[in-house]
This record gives sequence, structure tokens and C-alpha cells, in this order.
Amino acid sequence: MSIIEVRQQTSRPRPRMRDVASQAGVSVQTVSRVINGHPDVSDETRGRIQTVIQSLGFHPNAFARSLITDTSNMLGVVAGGFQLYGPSQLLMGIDEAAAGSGWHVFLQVADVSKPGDYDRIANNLIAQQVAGIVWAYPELTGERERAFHAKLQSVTPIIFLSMEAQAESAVISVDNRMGARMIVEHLISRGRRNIGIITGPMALWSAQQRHQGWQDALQAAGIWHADVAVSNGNWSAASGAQALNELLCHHRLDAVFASNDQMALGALHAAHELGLRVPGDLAVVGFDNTPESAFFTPPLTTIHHNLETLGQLAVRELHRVLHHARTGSEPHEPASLLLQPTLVVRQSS
Amino acid sequence: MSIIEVRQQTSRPRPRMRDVASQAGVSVQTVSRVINGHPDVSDETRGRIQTVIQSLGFHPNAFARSLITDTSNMLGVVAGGFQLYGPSQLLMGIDEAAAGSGWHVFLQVADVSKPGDYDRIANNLIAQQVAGIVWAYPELTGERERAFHAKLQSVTPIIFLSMEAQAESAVISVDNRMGARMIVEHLISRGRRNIGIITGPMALWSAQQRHQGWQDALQAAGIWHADVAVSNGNWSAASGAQALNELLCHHRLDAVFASNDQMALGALHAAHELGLRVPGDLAVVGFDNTPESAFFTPPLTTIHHNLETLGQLAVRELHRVLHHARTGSEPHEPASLLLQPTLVVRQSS
DNA sequence: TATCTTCCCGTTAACGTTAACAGTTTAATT
DNA sequence: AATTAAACTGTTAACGTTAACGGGAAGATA
Repeated sequence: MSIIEVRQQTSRPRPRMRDVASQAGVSVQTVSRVINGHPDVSDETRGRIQTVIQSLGFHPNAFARSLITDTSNMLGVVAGGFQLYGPSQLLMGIDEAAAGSGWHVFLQVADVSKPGDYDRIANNLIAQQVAGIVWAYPELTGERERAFHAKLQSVTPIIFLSMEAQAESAVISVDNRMGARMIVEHLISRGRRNIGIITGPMALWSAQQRHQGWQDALQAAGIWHADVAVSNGNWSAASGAQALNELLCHHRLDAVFASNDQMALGALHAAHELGLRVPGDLAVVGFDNTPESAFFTPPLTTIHHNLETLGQLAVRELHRVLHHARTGSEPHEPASLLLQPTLVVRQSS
Repeated sequence: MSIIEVRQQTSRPRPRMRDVASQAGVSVQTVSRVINGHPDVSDETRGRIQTVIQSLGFHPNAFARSLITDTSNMLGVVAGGFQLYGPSQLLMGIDEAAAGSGWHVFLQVADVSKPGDYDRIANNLIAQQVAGIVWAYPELTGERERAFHAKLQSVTPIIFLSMEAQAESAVISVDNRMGARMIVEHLISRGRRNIGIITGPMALWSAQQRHQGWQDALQAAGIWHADVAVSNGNWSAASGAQALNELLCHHRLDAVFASNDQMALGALHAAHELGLRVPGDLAVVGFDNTPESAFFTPPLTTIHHNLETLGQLAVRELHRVLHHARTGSEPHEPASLLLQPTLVVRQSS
């Protein structure tokens, strides 16, 4: 064992501001000013520093920065999963807009099965000191959840997606109710009178709204009655097929509104199994306009809405709120928004 | 203007370790030890501190911690988007396993259109000091990409998903080639001889592998010839429909293997339009076993593989590598893995 | 009893950045 | 020429945590 301890030349993979500063012959504070775009630096110095930054490949340490500024460049996104088309597209929109604003997405997937997950998620969001939150977890707000929202909201602004209108916070959503009404009125205009519905999980606001829109249309047309045909699904094609079978056991229908395209596919399948002709014997319509819905047999009449845009709008609104909060220019009252969907008519109706 | 400056009682929303320490009558270091599960704390003190932590709702500041430990509890996940079923499911598996290991997912969505995005992503991952990376961006590795991988790999371990085998790094994937071979051999066993293929984007490893498996099966059966029917799609149902039309222009087929279920749906649709009976005139098979595929008309014969498991395995492997690296127990050679898919026979073949 | 452990806990110094303030130079005004 | 303002740049002290080390008390061993 040698007396002289050979300290291995530790490779310093990440240069620090200190390194940039010494190489440029300035103080770290000046480097900091250049990085943060502060004005009080001469063009000459600024240029020199930027050159050094480039040559050293310097990137500021996000942790040190967050530690001192008490905020992060993270955008909290709470969702319930991405198996479905809607949430996936939403995430894409959010991510794109976030990246455009210099934010990173801090993803929190809530486990639908255990509501206690709120605790974990809220803590994670707080621990990460996210700059803002996009709440895309579409569960109905009970008392407990409301408390969590309030807790989070006291720390950072939240934009809710596809939820019941909240006091003092923004909700951005597609007008599910109107969309449902539009497509059911389309069915009525084609002479359908006995129109059943396959709902989504009724704990969800969006499913409730689509159900409501269906009811609106029937009532407005004066064909609402006590024994309307309702069956519950869970967004899956399998549940759609099962729901249609149940409906047809007890009702005589000439049309069915499935609350999303997957369930509509299941309904188409079940109808085919029963020997029903679509749209001859039974019209089937959906909601979402997934890319696949145009290739169903027959191609599906459905409601189109752009969730990618929705995600982008949410991020943009958050950006606006945060900007106002930072500059203190105005009391930042978050704005709610309701996007209008459009009807896509194909051969299934 | 008063002489006495009234300093507003600043509400301190987040307690610090200092607060916990003083309230428990110990030093911050002892609190730190409790939080990190270090042994040198008496049970009595530990209990007292934990009580205070609970009552104060203390959570350690992730930034301060990362700053000093030079690592984060972030797991970098690089993907190309989540519009498709596969990547979405992968993400769910990754997120679940990550949460189970106390990690958070740092999501980086690569823009497929501009390959220069590698720069941005690599820098983000480094700046965030992710503990490890799951590379689920399924692009073929060119020279430029290889350089980025090497750059990242020098900083943190990477697990690649669905890629060509890499030197010195783990690749975890489903055996796409074998799956394709299995389903084509199934077609052959049913007496089909003229079997075309609709490929995915051939820049992708998985698409190449599925193409290869199709070729393997044909060659093994001795029905490979110069004029085999190949048409390229892009995973979408629309491209599947178009590809089938193209194939049938030039070839006489009794079966077609679509490289994913969406394209198979498009093919089914195109076949229906052409008046072909499936499977009577033409067998159509897919790959992925999406939940919807069981409800196509007719229900689709396809290949099942569990990408959620794949994601979980990737995270677990990363966990193993990092653990060994930390404890220095062994030279951490990441292990590759090839999951075997299964054949699901339905009515379309 | 003296010495050596073992167990427990505290003190000090970092980590890399930014805020606040304190200069220093140069230009502008009186 | 004297004063003031403006434009730059540097110094110091945080932010909240952990690593490294130091040290006291209690028990074990000689």
C-alpha cells in the first residue's frame, strides 16, 4: 500500500458557472445575468461569455436554480392513464405546448382504483414545486378531492380539464353536452325515434355530460318518455357490445348513441352478431372521431373534437396566469373555456 | 411612512428539516438520517421525529437533495408520441414500475419530423440528471443517433426498447420477428399460399423485424419467390386500406399480414369495399392485439404481446443496474431480453 | 479500573445557482 | 471642474439538504 494517495483525476463531466466565469474572465454573477437575459451586461462581455458557454457545453444546473428561485420549470400533469385515445392526444397537446414554453412535463398517473392516490400525487407535485398543474384526471369532485384541489391551488395555479365548473379556477373542456345533443339531433333528423344510449362510466363528468346532451335532444324533440333505453359501459368495446345486447333485450330501438367510438365499435359488432343491418335496422353513432372510426364497417358517424388543441390551450392559459402572477400586472383570474365539437356524418346513420 | 417596518408574517407553506429538527429537539442531521433510513438513530428518537414529520406534513425538498447528491429521482423516458396503442401501454407499464421504485417519470417526446431533436432531448435529460433512461423512441440508430446514445450512456445507464441489439447496452423487446413468423405460419397452416404484407414504417426496427418474420415463414415453407407482395404503411388504418388496394392491383392474394391491428382494420375495410369476403376470399391478420381487434368485423386474428410488462421489465432492469452501480457489487452489465408473443386466432383467418 | 467498541447524535462544510447590494468606470449635466 | 447619473461588474449571503467527521455515553472486554 503506497503512502502517496493517488487521487484519480476526477473527470468533471458538467461544467459549472464557475468554470465559464473563470474562462471568460468575469464573475459568476455576470454569467448568470447572461443566461437569464438580464440587461446589465455589455454586448462585448455577453458575446464572450456566450462563446465560452458554447465551447464548454455549459447548461445550468436545474436543481440549484430551482432551490434558490423556489420554483421549477416543471408542469404537473395529472391523468388517469393513456390507454384511451382522448387522454393520449391530450398529453401530446400538453407536451407540445409545454415544450414551446420552456416547460417540462412532470407526469403523475393516478390509479383509478384507489382514490387515496390523491395524497401521493399532491405531495409529489408539491415536492417537485411544479410551476403549474394541468388536471386531466377526469373524476368527479367529491369532498375529499375538493380539499386536495384547494390545497394544491394555494400553492400553484391549476387548470382543470373536462370537469364540472369550479369556483375560482379555470376549467377548459370540450362541450360534451352539446356534442351529444348534436349527434342525437342528427339521428332524429334522419327519422329515428327510439334512440338508446350507451353511457361511459357515470362517475365521470364527460360521461354525464354526454348523457345529458342525449337527454336534451330527446326532450327538445318531444320524444322523451319514462322508459328510455340507457345502459352503462366503461368506454371499452367489450362493454359497448354487452350494453347493446342488454338494451335490445328490453327495448325496441332504431338507433343507439354510444358515448365513445370504442363502445360504438362494440355495438356495431354486437349488432352484426344479432343479424341487424346498420344503418338499415339500427343506426349506431359514437363520440371522439378516433382515426379508426372511419374504417369501421360501416364507417362511423361520430363527433369530432380536437383534444390536442385542448391540451395546448390549457398550457397557454396556465402560461398567461403565471405571467400575470409574476409581473403582478393583474389579479390573475383564470379563464374557462368550452370548445365546440363538430359532427362527422358517415354511413352508420 | 412609519419608522418601524412591519414585516409581514410570511406564511411558510413548506416546513423545512430545520423546523422538524427544532420541534423534535434534535439536529437536522438526525432528521436527515431518519428520512433516509440510516441506522444510527435510536428507535425512540426515530419515532419522535416521525411523529413531528407527520404533524408538520414535512416533505424533503427534492432540489436541495438532488443538488447535494448529484442525482435525481427522475427516470428519463424518451418516446415518439402516444397516439398509438403500443407506446401508450408502454408508458403505463413504465410509470407503474417507476412509481413502485420511488422514481418519477421525466417525459421527453421526440418530434419524429426533426431528428435534431436529439440535441434538445439529450440536454434536457442531462440537465435533469435523470438516474436512468428508458429509450422507447423506436427509430433506427444512424451514426448521429449512436453518438448521442454514447454521450448519454457515459452519464447514466440506458435501457433501449424495441431496437437493434446494441453493443454494451441492454435492449428489451418483444420478439417481433418470431411473432410475425408465427402468424404467417398460421396462415400457411390454413392453406394460404399467396400471402402479402403491409409493413409499418420501414425506418423502424420493429417494422423491419415483422417484415423479416413474414419472410422467414414464407421461405421456411418454400413459397418465397421473387414477386412477393409488399406494400408499406405507416401504422394508420388509412394507410392499411390504401396498401391493400395497391397490393390487389398487382397481386392475387389469399391472405395479407398487416403489421399492426390498425392497418389490419383498414385492410378489412378496403376488402369489404372491394366486395371480398373475409376470411373466405382473403384472410387478414394483424399484430398487437389491441382491445378493439376482437370487435372488428370479422374479429381479427392477431399477435398478442404485453407492452405494459415490457415497460415494467425495463424499469426493473434499470433498477438492478443502478443498484449494482451504487453498491459497487459487480460490473453492471445490463441484460437484454426478448419477450415471446402469442398467437390469438379469431375469425379473420 | 482502563481500554476499546458500539451506538447515538451534533457540527461544519459543501452542492451550483440567484438576489441584494456594493462598488467602479464612463458619460452627462450643471 | 464638480456633481450626478447611467452602465456595468463584482462580493456576499442565502436556498435546504447530505457527507464527512468528531465526540460523548454506555456497555463489553481485558
